[in-house]
Amino acid sequence: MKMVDQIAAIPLFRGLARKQHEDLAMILMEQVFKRGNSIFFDGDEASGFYVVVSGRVKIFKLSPEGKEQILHIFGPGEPFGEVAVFTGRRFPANAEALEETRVFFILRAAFVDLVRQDPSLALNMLAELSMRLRRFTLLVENLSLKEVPGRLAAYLLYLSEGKKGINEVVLDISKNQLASLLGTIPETLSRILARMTREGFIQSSGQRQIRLLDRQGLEELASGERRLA
Amino acid sequence: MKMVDQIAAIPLFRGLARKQHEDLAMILMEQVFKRGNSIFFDGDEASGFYVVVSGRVKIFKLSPEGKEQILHIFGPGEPFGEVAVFTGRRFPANAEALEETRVFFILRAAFVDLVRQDPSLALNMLAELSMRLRRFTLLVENLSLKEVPGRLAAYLLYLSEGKKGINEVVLDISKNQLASLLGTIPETLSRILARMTREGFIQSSGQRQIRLLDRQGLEELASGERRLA
DNA sequence: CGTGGCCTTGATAAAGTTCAAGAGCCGTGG
DNA sequence: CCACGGCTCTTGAACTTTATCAAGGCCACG
Repeated sequence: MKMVDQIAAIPLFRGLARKQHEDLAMILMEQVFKRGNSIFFDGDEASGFYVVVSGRVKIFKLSPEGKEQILHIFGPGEPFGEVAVFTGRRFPANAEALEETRVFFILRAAFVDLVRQDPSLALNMLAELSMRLRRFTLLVENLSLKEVPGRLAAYLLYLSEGKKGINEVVLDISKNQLASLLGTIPETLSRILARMTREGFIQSSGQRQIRLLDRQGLEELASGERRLA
Repeated sequence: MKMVDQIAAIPLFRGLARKQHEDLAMILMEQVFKRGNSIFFDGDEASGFYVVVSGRVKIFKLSPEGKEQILHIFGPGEPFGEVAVFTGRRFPANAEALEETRVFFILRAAFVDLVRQDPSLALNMLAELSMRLRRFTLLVENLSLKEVPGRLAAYLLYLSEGKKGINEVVLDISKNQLASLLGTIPETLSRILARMTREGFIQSSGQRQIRLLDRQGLEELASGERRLA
């Protein structure tokens, strides 16, 4: 695919004039990262930001003892690292490729110029950051107000969203990574999956396939109305 | 003070032309809330957003069992509720006045028009939202990767920031509210303050005065290098 | 066929919450 | 001016949830 078309396909750049897409094509650079490679580190100086073209990227924090908390997982079309464009100049967390990943890198100054020129780009970015804040609100709510079974139930329901009738979900990340996303450790996650299975909420086949046997029950777990025995 | 001057004093509106400040003065409405009054609820339809003129506002989530997690506390000059302007149309959390509070309320459509016209307003808002995301990153890090003593130590150091030489901090909120901000409950906070006192990190006089006796030690607690006995 | 990553399970320990009771403080109204 | 009621804060004991440490199974890949 031609680069301009790839750019036009990115939601952040939707509604821009062809001319602007061409400008972007001039100022951005393409990079490829292999699975497990770091894209940037918490505290690094940021000279620009990224957009995922293909593959997936996790954004995460590390504790001194090495525990990891995943903040986001971004896929194709999603920007990351933009926070450092508008404040602080340093990345507030780490970024690493979860699989072979292609990204566009866009220099700060060039991008800010574009934002200044084009209100719809500004509004797109505002929408993106607002969405991000909304998700963070949920993450904080989960971490602080729900126990691990509730967080897991919420995640399973989230995975099955929009799939009416189909109660089979496929985890899109390893259980280790899922534990880190849910703010716990693999052992705890494993035990809770076992309990949910024992109590008839779910049934799993293979490492990543989970059948939701009791959606309603899961919703009650997620909202805190019910708890595991 | 005249309204236009009050508007000009708000960081979000810095760099705008006088004309724009006058436009804003036309479209915004002033409201007053008493201590403890709700400004909006999680899930409410949002027709606009707010800026604190005087007083303070807490933004928080509630669990079904009634536990509260404070997400932000905003003071004079700070906008809140903007997330609903750019996505989703509903407020993602609750807002309540911590004391007698005056706010400006700005309608969504009018504000979006202004953003469209003025790139520097857009950039100011982008900076604001980015800062907000950065703070959330810290909040998640604290909740997930630090234990309560570490969070408390970090908060005390935060309060004393910029005050070189002065090791006396004054809590700006009640201990109940502080517990909610740190993602715990008053009992736990109370116990940890007692332990910190016993171990010589701090000393308190009155309900809200705390003297930091061992800044270095607190920093080690905050970063996880050290733990309470 | 062996090695390493991922996942599971058990025993133990730590951190935090819940429940209960009581002390201190403040503003209101008698 | 004092007493009452309410709120905040503290402390103790029991309990719950989660993490830690240790070991073993499974599977894919070289």
